[in-house]
Order: sequence, then C-alpha cells, then structure tokens
Amino acid sequence: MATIYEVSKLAGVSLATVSRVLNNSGKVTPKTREKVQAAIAELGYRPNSMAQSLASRRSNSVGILIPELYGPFFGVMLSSLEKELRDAGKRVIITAGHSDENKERDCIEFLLGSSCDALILHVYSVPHDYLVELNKGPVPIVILNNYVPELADNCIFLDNEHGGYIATKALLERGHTDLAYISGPHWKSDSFKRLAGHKRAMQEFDLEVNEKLIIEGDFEEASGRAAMKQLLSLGISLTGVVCANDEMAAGAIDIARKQGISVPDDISVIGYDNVYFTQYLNPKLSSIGCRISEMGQMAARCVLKNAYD
Amino acid sequence: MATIYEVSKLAGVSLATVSRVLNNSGKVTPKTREKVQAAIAELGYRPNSMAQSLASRRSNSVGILIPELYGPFFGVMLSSLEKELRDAGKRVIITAGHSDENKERDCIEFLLGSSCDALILHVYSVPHDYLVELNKGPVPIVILNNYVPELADNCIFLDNEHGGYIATKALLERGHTDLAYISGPHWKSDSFKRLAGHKRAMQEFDLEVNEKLIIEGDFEEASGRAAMKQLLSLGISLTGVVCANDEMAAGAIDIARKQGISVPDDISVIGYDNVYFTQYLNPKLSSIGCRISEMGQMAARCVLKNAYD
DNA sequence: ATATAGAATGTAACCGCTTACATTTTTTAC
DNA sequence: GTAAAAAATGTAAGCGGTTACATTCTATAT
Repeated sequence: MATIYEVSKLAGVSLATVSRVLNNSGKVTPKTREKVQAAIAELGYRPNSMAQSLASRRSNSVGILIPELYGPFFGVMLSSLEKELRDAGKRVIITAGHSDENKERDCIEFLLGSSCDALILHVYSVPHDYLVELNKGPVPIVILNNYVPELADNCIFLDNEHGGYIATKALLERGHTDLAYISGPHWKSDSFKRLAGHKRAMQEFDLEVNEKLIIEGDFEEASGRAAMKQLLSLGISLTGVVCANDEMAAGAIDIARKQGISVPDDISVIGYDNVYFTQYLNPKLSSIGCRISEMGQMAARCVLKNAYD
Repeated sequence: MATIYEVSKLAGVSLATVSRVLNNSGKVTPKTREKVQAAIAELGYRPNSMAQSLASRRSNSVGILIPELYGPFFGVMLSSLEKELRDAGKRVIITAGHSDENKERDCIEFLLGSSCDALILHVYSVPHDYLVELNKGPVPIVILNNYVPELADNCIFLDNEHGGYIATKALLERGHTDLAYISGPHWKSDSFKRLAGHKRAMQEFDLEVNEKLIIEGDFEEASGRAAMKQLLSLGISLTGVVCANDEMAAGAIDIARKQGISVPDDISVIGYDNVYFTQYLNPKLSSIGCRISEMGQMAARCVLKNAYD
C-alpha cells in the first residue's frame, strides 16, 4: 500500500501539501492540487486511517452499546444510528450488553479501549453513578432511552410513563373497562414507568387496578404467551390487554387466537414501540408514536455535536 | 491520558518491557511484571488502540456489510457475528448496503478505508467480478449468504434451492396440493434459488406449477400482504402458501385472517428463515432449520482464521 | 525596480505504540 | 570461580500520518 510519502514524491510536493489536499485544509493552488490528485489516483493511494487517527487524535468512530442487536425496537434503532453516523463519515462500532451489568461494563470498557470519539449507551443495568463518573471522562456519552438526572442534557429518551399512559388511555377511550397489563421486568426503568402510566390512566378513568391482571413478562414473545395464558385462565372478564412491548403483544395475540378468541373482535391488544401491532386494536389506532428512528437520529446528532464540533 | 512512557518511568523499566506485559509477549520476570501492572493501575493507563494498530499494522476490527440492520434474519445474523467476534476481542464495524450496488460499493470502500483486518460481506448487487477483484487485495473477505464460484472457500451460504425445496416439500408431505408461492425479487439469487427449489418439489410430487400462483414480492411484509390479496382474488383453490421469507409470511397470514380465512386451519403458511412462523403450519412443523446464527458463527470463525492466524 | 504583505509550500517534531536487535543479567556447566 | 548459554531488559527505528512554524514564492504598492 502506497503511503503519503510516495504520493508526495510522485507529485513532486511535500508531505504537508498532500495532507492538505487530502483533508481539504489550508491553501493549495489548483494546479498542485491536481498534481497531487493525479498521483493519488495513479498509486491507488488510500490514507491509512490508523495513522490519521493517531496523529489527529480522533478515530472518527462512535461506540454503540445496545441490549440486543435484533428485534423490532433495537433493529430500527441501530438502523437509524448507523445511517445518521455514516452519513457523517463516522464508523459505528457496535456491542451488545444483554441487559447484564457485567457485560454492559465490559462493553463500555471495550469501547473506551477502542478509541471511540463518543459513546451511545442504551444500558439497563449499569448504575447511574457509573454513568455519571464515566461522563466526567474525556469521552462524550449519550444515554439512550433512559433518564439520568445528572446527565439530563445527554439523555435521549421516550417518556415511558406517558407512553404507558396513552397506550392504556387509547383502550379506555374506546370504551374498554376490563383491562389487563402485560409488563416488562419491573426492574427495568422503562418497563416500570410504562406500568406507572398504565395505572395513572386507569385511575383517571376511575377504574380499579386489579394486581392479578398485571403480569410481569420479560419483553420476549414467549413471556407474552405465558402471560396471556395466565390471564385467560383467571376466568375474569377481559376485553383489552395492554402490552409493554410488541413482541409480547404478538405472543399474547397468538395465544388468544389459539383459544378461539378473536383479536381484535373479542379482545383488543395494544403493544408498545408499535412497530407492527396497532392493527390489533378495536377500533383501529394508527400509532401511538414511539419514534424509535427519531430517537436514533437525535442520539446521533447529539453525539456529532458533542464530539465533533 | 497516561502513555506507555509514563508507565515505564513510574515502574522503572523500559517501554519495551511495558509493551511486553501489555501484550503478554516475550519474557518478563514476575516481579517486574507486577511493578508494571502496579504502575498501570496507579495511572489508570489504557493503551491507545490507534497507536497499537498503527505500530502493529492490525486494527483488530472487522468490517461488516449487511443489507439491513433490522428484521429477523439480519438481526439474528448480526447478533451472532457480534458475539463471536467480540469474544475474540475484535471490533465490529457495521454498515448497511440496502441492496443497492452503489451503496454497497460505498460501504466496501468505507470499510477498506477503515483499516479493517477483514470484511464480512452480505451483498446482493455488487457484481461477482468486483468481489473477485477485491479478494485479490490485501484484506481477506468472507461472502455471506451468496455463492461466488471463484471464491468458494470464502463463501458461507445456505443452500437456498434446497431450502425452497424442503419448505415446499413440508407442505406437500402434509397432503397439500394446491400451493401458491410468494417469492422474493427474482433478481436476488437466494430468492431465485428458493423458487427453483419450490418448483423441483412440486415436480417431484407430479404437480403442475401454475405461474399465476407465483407472486413476486420484495421480502418486506407489505409485499406479502399484497401478494396474498392477489392470490385470494384469483378464486383458485388454495390450501397452502410457501413464502420466501418470514416477513412476507407474516403479511400474508394477516391478510388471510382479515378475510376470515383461518391460518393454519384453512390455509397453511410456511415462511423461510423460520424465526417465527412455522407455527402457522397445519399440521405443525418445528423448524425447517435455516441456521442463521450458525452462518454468522461460521463467517466469524472463517474471518478469524483467515485474518488472524 | 524594490519593498512587502499574503499566499503557497516545505520542514520537522510529534502522536503512542511495536519490535528487531543490542545489551545486560542470570543461570548452568565445568 | 569462570566461561558460555539462556533469560531478561533496554535501545531506537519505524508505523503513516498531522500540524505548528519556517521558508519561499506571487502579487501589489510605491
């Protein structure tokens, strides 16, 4: 692989000049610029990004830590992050934390050790203190889908309480009164907040919350199935189910149908993140608007601003 | 940030020795090793990966190009790639090619310019010649889910023809005879081959293939819906639908149900990639085993072998 | 033509590490 | 105790760029 030195020799100019045309920095006469570009083309020269990074103290890469790399939520999230960042010429280094504190820490260490210019963290288990401490370091961070008061400016999140509230309200306003709730793990803040929103909506409609009708799942489809089975076995009248995410909604719908219950005719099911499942509402609701993509976009822009301006 | 130089001073040893304990290379007395480690800990030193990469001519990062970052297939793929590579201490740089030739080329250029030690390419549109040429370069590549004869050793792929064959056969063996096929884009090799497999299975069961019952979709859910609508409007008897991927199967199932057709009681639907949809088969089938994860694993290991041994 | 400001280019010192090779220390054999 | 071999450590030359600063051109004013 050719180096900048060979380019400079072939073009008959100095290293500095080549570097200038490469980075479009400083002044270069059109004529010499052409000479340099010709030399670059002739040699098939491609700058060595490691050397660039070392010398400029900027790796042009952004580290991403996300619980999982699959599923409608994370897939869309990742997709928009990648688009936005690469359009800005940044490399995207991804890691999956699997909602486990040690793994999340490992990932962060790994990313820090990768000379990332900034980190986008979608974490669940790492304590706030750790994040606050991390933020004092030299690498800018953005917290995704979580609110850390001390880091308010660097948090991009959805109002989960509000989300849970409007999801439930959507059903209530359609006249449902016998509602169940399939929750995510209670220890996950977003899941907890959604449930709080659910309860607030119920209260607002003067409905009592029957704790038996609140089932804790784990955001995976199978737990949605299990929850639905349990709900149906209760023998309590039920016309609507609010689910804390779409995967569980899918599982719930499937079980209901298998038991001969029509969705949405007999029971309406509303999901969350609403990538796919608002169609199972009776009557229909187009979207409760979780804006995953927009979140990714915002996070990316936040990083670009904080790390590269 | 502390440098290796400061560590060496604090520990009272030379740069080389620090580097040795860092990389576990060469011989170091336990005593000096301890001194060095103490100094590292005291300074909170973390090696600068850019400098390491430059000096060692190895970035420890693997570039990945995949059509999309979301969806059951790619999500799972990505997930297993990330796990396998990071367990080996490699960074994963992802890019999405969106099945567009220019974008795919851009991504490859981008990854090459990122000093990746190897590339894992899941491409559709870039011509084989380009890949063959690329393979002559210094960066090892692995082709995912596609077979390029000249690069046979570096291709990890599923036998799509066989997949289409067994998917169809699964329905045929269950006694279905009135089958439709919802295909992916005919220009995508995997989609084309699956269809070929479908036809072979039909032939084997002495069934005529009605071209009207073969609809071309685009692997997205919406096209599955459209295809199913079209099929149902034909007024031709139909008891089974083979879909070239699971997203389209999902769309098809939804449309069928909306038209009052029970899945799987009236019509069996089989998907592909089979992350979710084999449950809609009548009678059941657990999986046609597409082994996406295994593919990712194999690709990762192939890369580790080719680039790091 | 000459002085001079401003533009263009060149020089060389890093960036922080790896590693071949040189040197010193320790061990082993006699 | 000494020489030779082996082990541990040190030295310094890169890796391929960026960039502050020095130098050499151009162009304009006098």
